[in-house]
Amino acid sequence: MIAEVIVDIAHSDVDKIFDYVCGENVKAGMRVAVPFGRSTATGFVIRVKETSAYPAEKLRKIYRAEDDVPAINAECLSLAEKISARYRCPMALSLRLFLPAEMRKGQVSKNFREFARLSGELPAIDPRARAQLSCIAYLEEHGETALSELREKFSSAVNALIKKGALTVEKRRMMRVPYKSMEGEEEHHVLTPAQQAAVDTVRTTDRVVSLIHGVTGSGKTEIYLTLIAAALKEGKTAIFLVPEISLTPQMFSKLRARFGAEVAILHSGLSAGEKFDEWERLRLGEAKIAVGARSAVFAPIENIGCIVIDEEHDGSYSSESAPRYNTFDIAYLRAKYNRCKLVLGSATPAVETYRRAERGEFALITLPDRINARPMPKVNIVDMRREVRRGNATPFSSALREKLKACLDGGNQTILFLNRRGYAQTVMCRDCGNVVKCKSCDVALTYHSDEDCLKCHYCGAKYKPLPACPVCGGTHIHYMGTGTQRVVGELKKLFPAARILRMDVDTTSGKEGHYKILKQFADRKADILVGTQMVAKGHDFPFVTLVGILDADMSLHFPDYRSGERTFQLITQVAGRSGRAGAEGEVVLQTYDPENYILRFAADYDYRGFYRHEIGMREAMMYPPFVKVVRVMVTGEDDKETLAALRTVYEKLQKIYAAHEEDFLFFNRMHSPIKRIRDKFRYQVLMRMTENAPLREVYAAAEEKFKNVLVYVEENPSNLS
DNA sequence: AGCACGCCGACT
DNA sequence: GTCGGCGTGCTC
Repeated sequence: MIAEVIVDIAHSDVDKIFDYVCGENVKAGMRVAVPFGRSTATGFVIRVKETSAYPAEKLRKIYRAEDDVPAINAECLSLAEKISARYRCPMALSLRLFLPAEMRKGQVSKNFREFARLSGELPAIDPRARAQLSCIAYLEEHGETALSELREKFSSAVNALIKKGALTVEKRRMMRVPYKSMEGEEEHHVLTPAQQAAVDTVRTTDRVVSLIHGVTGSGKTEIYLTLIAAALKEGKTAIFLVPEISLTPQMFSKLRARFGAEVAILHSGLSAGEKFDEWERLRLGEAKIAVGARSAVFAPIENIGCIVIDEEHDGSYSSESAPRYNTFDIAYLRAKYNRCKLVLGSATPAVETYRRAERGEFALITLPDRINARPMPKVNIVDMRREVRRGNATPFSSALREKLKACLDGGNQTILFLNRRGYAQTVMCRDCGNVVKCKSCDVALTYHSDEDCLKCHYCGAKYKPLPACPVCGGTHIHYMGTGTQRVVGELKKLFPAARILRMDVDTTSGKEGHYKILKQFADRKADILVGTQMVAKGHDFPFVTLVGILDADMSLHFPDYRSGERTFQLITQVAGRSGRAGAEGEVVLQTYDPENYILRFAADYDYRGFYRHEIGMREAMMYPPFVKVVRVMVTGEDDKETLAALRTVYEKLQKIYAAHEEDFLFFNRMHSPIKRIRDKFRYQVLMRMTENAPLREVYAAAEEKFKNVLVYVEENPSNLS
């Protein structure tokens, strides 16, 4: 037999099929070890065939199969081909998506455990061998038992019995099941009429995709779980995708309680072994539901009955490295292949998604009410310009201060949200205006008071704060802008007795970092939680009655067509943290632009109003979803080489542009907004184009290889730095 | 990705 | 004269 093999080397030179002679045991989708040039490579078998067009004398033999069951099923093999074609990446890269990363490099091991049971025929045992007799008696009573447990109880008698053939020992694969202790009580699930109607719509619509637009607390999760349970009941499998940040222990226990061992959790917090075993349980059909962040869309399962993407608008669903796939696109392909439904859910759908639903491409399900019929917390917009005029230089308006005090006095909790970490955003010399920047990036440094250092938020480099300006020697160093650390400092001054927790990338190191902080807060070990957008998602805090949004303007004035959308989403999310169970909640939204329509719609929880306004603006300005923003990035360590590469790529792109000028609304090359990150210079060709523009040709133009320069294409990139 | 082959500069 | 720089090309 001949195996068509893609070697697991991500390089365009070897991105083609190599034929190898193989045995009958080799099947499509298996990983194999093959001789490759003078060395050995791993490869993926794409197809098995009878004959090869390659000269027979040059064909070599596969060394061995690495799997006994194919690692990649037929659907996933064809999906990998589509991904490579769509995103123009080597097959090796798209195939890797379907395996746990740990499986390729750091050897993951299978765990085995030995079990002993009584053999059919018992030989005569010396009546003086009391341990042996009691061991047999134990097995007669308890049946099959782990060998290690028997050895503990009956020590050497066990070996003696094995030697006599009295015991049969069997080695069995043991799966490491993470969060096993979380199997809780299964609650009784009764759907509200609205939830039931949503479930019915998803199941009966002729559309593949349904969008559930449901306000915070409208019970979307219960709808997902019901749909997943229905798929299982039909003997099918399911994929449940959530943003990485939502994979909380609470979420796991909920799933475990409902579905037990049928759930496999694919989470970055798991150990390599656990992740591998969860993946294996899916591949072998032991588990039927794959839960995880975006990479779980590649779960090794067949016969999918339902795919769910929760918090559909979340940015983490787009891959940031090659292949830059979009989770929705992959999920849609899988849904089509499996003829199953794809469900998107969000309280604040992406404008593009909502438009597709509104136009009838997706079924649209709206859940306007919260399950407990509690109103959404009232949002008070506070004009910070007035505060400044009144001489208030602190990050807190007087309204927020009063409400904070009342909240603390009432024994309730507060969340303060601020999208800047560190102490002060920029460090500027007042004598010459010099702003201290990172050596490797074109980025201003942020002062961190707890470590007394300047940090680069792009590469993580740390610097000692200088007593004098390195440019002019001036000593009037000014720390501008407020970060989470400064807010905590100011809070301590205002409320010395309050217990304050800070949550941002600096305090959530380690895999479990942010769960620890969230748990402390949930357990009421603190009164105030100060944090960046991390605090916006995840947990329910029943005792939070006040949420303060300190700098709503920050994300609003981000130079990006999506800044309004993101601000709306952020405010809605953070506001939703207030007033969950007990008392009614309140939100204070501080801004220097109180008339801004985004903030107004957010304060009124008016998604439709926001959407109408936003879509009108996007159409007028010709931004997505009416056009596609495409960026070709050119980066390299040497400025001249990078610039030369940019020119070459630009010239090619220009030819495409010249031939299809009517399909382009914008076409230009420039420095990236951040000129250098991690020692790499960044140039870009920015384009806005219609659906008719030849996107494939753009990808082709960006395919050229340069020695020290990397070129890649991004579609509707989520950040334009 | 590796690794060999191959053609030009500074050394024992 | 040789050792070795890394540009180019190949791997079923």
